[in-house]
Amino acid sequence: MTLLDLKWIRENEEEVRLMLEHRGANFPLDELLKLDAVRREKLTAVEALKARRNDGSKLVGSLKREGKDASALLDELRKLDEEIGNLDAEVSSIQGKIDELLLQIPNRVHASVPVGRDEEENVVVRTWGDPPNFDFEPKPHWDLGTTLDIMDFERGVSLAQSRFTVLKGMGARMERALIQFMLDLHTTEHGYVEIEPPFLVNTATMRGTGQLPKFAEELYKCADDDLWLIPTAEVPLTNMHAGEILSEDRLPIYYTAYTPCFRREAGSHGRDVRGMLRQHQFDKVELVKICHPEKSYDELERLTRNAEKVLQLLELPYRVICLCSGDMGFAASKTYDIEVWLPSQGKYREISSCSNCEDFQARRINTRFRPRDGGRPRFVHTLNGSGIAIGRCLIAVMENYQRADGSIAVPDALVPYMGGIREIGPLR
RNA sequence: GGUGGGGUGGCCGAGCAGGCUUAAGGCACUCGCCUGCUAAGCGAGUAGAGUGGCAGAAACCGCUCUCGAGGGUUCGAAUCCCUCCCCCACCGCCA
Repeated sequence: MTLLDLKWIRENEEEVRLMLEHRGANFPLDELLKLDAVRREKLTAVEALKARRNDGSKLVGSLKREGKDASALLDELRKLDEEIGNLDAEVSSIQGKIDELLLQIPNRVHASVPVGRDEEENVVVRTWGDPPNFDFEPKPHWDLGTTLDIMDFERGVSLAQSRFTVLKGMGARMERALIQFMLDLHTTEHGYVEIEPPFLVNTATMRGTGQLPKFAEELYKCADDDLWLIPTAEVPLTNMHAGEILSEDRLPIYYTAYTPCFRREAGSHGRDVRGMLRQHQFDKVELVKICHPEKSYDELERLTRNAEKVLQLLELPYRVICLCSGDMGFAASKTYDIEVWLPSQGKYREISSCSNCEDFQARRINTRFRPRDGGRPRFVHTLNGSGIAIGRCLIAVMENYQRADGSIAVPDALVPYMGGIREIGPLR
């Protein structure tokens, strides 16, 4: 990992302080700055000694070649070596502490983000469609799914745990149809390249997008291998060009992928326990962009619209909100959440989250581009968004398209993907 | 899992009995010269990161580090030793 961001922090101390305050984050900035000062002081000292050693070593070489005695010089160099060893150890110990701290500092907040403490202060940006009017009491998806025998919550639990669900028959079919529908839309209409990434990634990859080290308790880890189950396809997609210097002509890069996502939901005990709104395993189609730093906020608007398009084509009412500074994720500089209408709850629930991470992840994974006019490589900006969460979309379709008799109409856009089936009724 | 061969700059590829290598040479690219145009030819240049010189930025100059990763030996490591990762070939196992 590069430490360029440290230089920026050093030079923009007050901005960092303000950001931490707006996020409500607890971070020992003074300690970091002090460590940085000490590190640079020691580094300068040890580098001067190394320069002397290098000169001396060369001299030894030429003395020996001429057959002269070099023992006095060798004694001196041996002493130098010891000093260097000690100082080096100090520097790397300080460096280790700095690296640890740097991994825990959240991303900067974009100027357009509302300052606020928690989700109460998020701002509604726009609303699309109208919640349907039912002349009967709309049922929650778990009732619909159980009655139609397309969702089996009990067997999900018996096979695995709570927060696992078995989809069956037309339920499984619609899950698959939604995946196909969304991938087709994003690849053919929106210009994304379809990727099928690994569903397990190593620690370095997990660290690159910011899941580690702070959020290890949210992840499933393999006991015998350095592998973690991905909590979102954002992780493998954003890491695709880790360590690379791309030519500017390759930007922007758009990737989309369908993957299952695995989350321990460690901090969510008791929330959304019924139904399949909050699962340990869920399907998602993800959108990722890797782009030029000056274009990233335009790209964020477009990416959000790309996700919204899914709901528009499915004719599901939704709204877009802009998260306030205190409610944003660790890696994001700006985030729009898309919330879909759920009739059984009478409210909007998150179905997509679209973020611009600016260069936060790019620094961690070291993805840069070489500017067209030459010059030093610069960090790219990375963006990600759900395009969209499949399980929650299935729920939204079921609840919004339910009829009085408990059957479910298939949205027109989905009919071709359902083999022409227009409604899901009770199994005969 | 076993055996053997590898991992060097944007790419190819030498170096691997430790010190005249500040990583040879080639390709590609950039600039200049030459030239009706193009090609060829000639000349020069072309990695990244950290840090210092400046109050700061750019430019420039210096130093340190980087030859898959991390340790070790040594005054000195691309070169020797150890561990790990990855690639290739064959064998075993396997959807």
